[in-house]
Amino acid sequence: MANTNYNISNVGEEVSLRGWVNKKRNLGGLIFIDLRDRSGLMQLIVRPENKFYEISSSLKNESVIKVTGVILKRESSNNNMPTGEIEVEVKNLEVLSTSIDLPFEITDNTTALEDTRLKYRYLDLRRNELKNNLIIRHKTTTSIREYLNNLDFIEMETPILCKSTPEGARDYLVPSRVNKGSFYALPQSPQIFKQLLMIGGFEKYYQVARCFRDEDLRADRQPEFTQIDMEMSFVNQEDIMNMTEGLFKKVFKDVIDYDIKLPLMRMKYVDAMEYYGSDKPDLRMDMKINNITNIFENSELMIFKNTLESNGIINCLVVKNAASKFSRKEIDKLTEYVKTYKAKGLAYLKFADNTLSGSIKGITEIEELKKKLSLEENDLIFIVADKYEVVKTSLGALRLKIGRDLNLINENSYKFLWVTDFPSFDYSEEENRFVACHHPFTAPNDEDIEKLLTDKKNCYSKAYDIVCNGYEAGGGSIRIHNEQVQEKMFEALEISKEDIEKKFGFFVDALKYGTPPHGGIALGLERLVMLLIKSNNIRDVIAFPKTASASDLMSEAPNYVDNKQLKELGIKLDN
RNA sequence: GGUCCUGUAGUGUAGCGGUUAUCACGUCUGCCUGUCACGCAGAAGAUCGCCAGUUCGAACCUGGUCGGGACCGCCA
Repeated sequence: MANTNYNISNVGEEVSLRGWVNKKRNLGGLIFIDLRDRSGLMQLIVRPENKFYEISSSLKNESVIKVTGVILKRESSNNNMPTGEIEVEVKNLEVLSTSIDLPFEITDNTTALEDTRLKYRYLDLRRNELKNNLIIRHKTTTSIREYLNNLDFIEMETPILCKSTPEGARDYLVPSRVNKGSFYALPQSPQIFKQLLMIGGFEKYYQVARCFRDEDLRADRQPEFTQIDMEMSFVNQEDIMNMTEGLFKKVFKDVIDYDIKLPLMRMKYVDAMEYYGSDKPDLRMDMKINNITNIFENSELMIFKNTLESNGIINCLVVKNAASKFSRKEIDKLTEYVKTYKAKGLAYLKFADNTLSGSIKGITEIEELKKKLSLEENDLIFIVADKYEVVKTSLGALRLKIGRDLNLINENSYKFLWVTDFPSFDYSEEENRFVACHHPFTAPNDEDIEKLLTDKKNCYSKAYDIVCNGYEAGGGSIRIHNEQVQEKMFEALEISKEDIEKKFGFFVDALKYGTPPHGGIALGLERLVMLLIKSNNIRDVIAFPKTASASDLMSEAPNYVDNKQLKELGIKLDN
């Protein structure tokens, strides 16, 4: 039985417990030991006359022991712990293993920095914080499995050793020994396989799927991560969104007892960009981006004039009652901040004491501006003039930064929404062509199919992301189930016939054998757990995570391998 | 690929051109019979990430390198 299964009602019972020595307090004549197991702590007491007194006094923290004893009511209870009213008087004690000195203290408020804790991750896992996070993760997957099983989904596994796909993220490659010179790729997602399962007739599939992407990391991005991957046949976009909403509702209820109100809000991609400068807007704050291009149509100000001449736009954020909250120096810092998003500068205006100050206080359009933005005393406005993408993304980022800096974000709320109607294509400056915004199997909106080759910029697709508090919690789409449309899509992406045949030939063939209309969604499990525990560090929800440079400080992976291994694989390093 | 921050006993920190390298926790020793952040007294423990340079003198300044973190690019 676990420590915390006992309480005051069990006084007098003889029990057998095992666990780690969390802390020992030797009062000279009396020894208290906090015994820790997964469930929590139980205080053990050893008196001087006890034959285990000597061995108890020499116990070191984190040794593993097994005791039997009798539950007593404490002489002085501790209301801060669940078992604080009782203790166990030791009758027998066996040391199962000992611990050497620890690299850091295993306490809830540890001071050890993350790199130290990552090196000894197995010790860090003993701390309540990390342990609880991972138990939340378990409860999350359990809740999801219950939900999907009840809806008649079938859990299936798809290969980890796959074929490299040309589109999308960089693949992790695995050399083949049997077929020297050729490589497997680890899956970025089970996308093609789950679609093939629909063609294979399973109708409703899910997988707790490990995925791999060889791209640079972020605070919310690891090279390997887990997706709750789902696919359904004979469904439309509404069906999948409804199914997903039910899933979120159940998970938030089961895991943290939070009630999500359905249905969730929906927003088209173009509106999310227009008003929030992001395809994953954080709606915990109201502030929106305002388009004030018209007001400055005839502006003599060079920055505005030049912007308008090159078809750019002028947008602003209004920060209510904040003019006195930002010094010139702080505004300079914000200017530097927006520059990381390619904005060339940040203009600002302050309305205080009935006068106007700021970098462009000389403008003549004040009255129109005041009227359009309903400006009031002590408001502060930030303006960016540039091309559309730069204006939106920089102001979108600035919006979030100001929200955090001024505490405008309600940390206790969850704001969900669907972002829908993503563009079918993004223009890639690097590759000088249009690439799939989502992935090349995403179905275009019906009215846009005919524009796939002629008007790529205005093609939108049956793709949807579920967004919560500024995180993309999941994304999916209705897939192309018609082989001609699929080929047209590949053509639009300028993938050569030869490449289509080589990379996707088997898939295009499969589409020809009676493909049900289908679609699906994948939820980022780590992002979901991060939301549930209110963390912004993905390493907090992974048992053995990697550092920002994709290495494991504990096992020191990746690492060099023997020449013998390389030779078997037919690989020669060029250094 | 780029920008910024960071590295000092086991852990976390102070020090920012000359110190016996600060403090706390932990560890060790002794004392202590109701603690739960137990208490008290004492002790040990640091090639200041690594290499080079500047300087009479470097933990401190400069350059490089290695490790950690955040962000931009990237992440269909």
